[in-house]
Amino acid sequence: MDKLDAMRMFVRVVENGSFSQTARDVNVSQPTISKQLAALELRLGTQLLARSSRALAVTSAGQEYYETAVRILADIDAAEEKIRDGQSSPSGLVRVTLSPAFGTTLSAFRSGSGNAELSSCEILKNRIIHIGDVEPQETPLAARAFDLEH
Amino acid sequence: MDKLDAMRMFVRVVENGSFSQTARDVNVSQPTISKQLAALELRLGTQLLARSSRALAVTSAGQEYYETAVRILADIDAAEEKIRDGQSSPSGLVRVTLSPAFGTTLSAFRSGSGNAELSSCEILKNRIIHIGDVEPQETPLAARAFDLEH
DNA sequence: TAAAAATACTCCATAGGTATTTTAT
DNA sequence: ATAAAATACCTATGGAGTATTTTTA
Repeated sequence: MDKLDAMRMFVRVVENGSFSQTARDVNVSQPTISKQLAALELRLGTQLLARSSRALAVTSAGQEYYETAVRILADIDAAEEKIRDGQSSPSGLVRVTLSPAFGTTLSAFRSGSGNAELSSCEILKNRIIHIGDVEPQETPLAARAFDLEH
Repeated sequence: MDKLDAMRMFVRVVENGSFSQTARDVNVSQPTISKQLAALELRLGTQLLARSSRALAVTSAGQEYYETAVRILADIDAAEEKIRDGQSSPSGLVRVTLSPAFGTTLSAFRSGSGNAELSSCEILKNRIIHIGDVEPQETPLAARAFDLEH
């Protein structure tokens, strides 16, 4: 099992609230999702999801894992993307992954704590964040975006 | 290829300065290291190591990837360790986070006001759970409810 | 020539698919 | 009756091993 792929699957399952829907999204079969998730839970020794044939619920451990998974995946993606085109200084549109459970619409305004010059930030329904006037910074933007939550 | 395992291998290779030595460390064959690293570089589209039969040199991209890899692996290990030990111990205030996607109806009744303790709580629809005098907690109620079933 | 990385090949474990069953609405 | 998750079973890809070759201090 590829652990990162499993994490990605889990994140989508939580956001969709469905194995079948996720299977369609990712173009794999439903049993694949079933087995990957079961294997992930086995590996962690913890149940992440409470299943029934009609509904899914995220356990407390699952909720916690979901949050760290989102953060870590964003971190990895940012890092590898940077390596791939040998670039730095992200600006403009940044994609983030955000659970609908955390609020579909969120507006945060900030007047630069630290060195970041984040002036305004919106998370829209389509999960695209728009950042105006971002200074080049060391921290991956995706991670930074999540800092705004609290 | 398991991407996380590949990252771990890469980190050890950088630290050892040798494929063979790493192979001995991790108890795998030397060709395994060779192939995993080659696959990782292919995936990233970047050369991470400059090889010769006698010495290894880390490229600048490799150095950068090494640093992020160390950070990310530590992050993941900490997160998963926490989950494994079941340290998602509920404490503090009750905060209900319920995804609309799950479509569960939840109603909670509080006996007191402000930070008062939850005296009773029901989750309606297919499951009725009754909680009397629960400890203050941070865990999402939906998850909690399923936990209580067993 | 000695030690390390790459290559060639072989094998098997496992990830994924299809078909089916179970369960709940 | 419908839709979703689990299970059974099968197949094939690719990951790991052994053996060998190539390369350079």
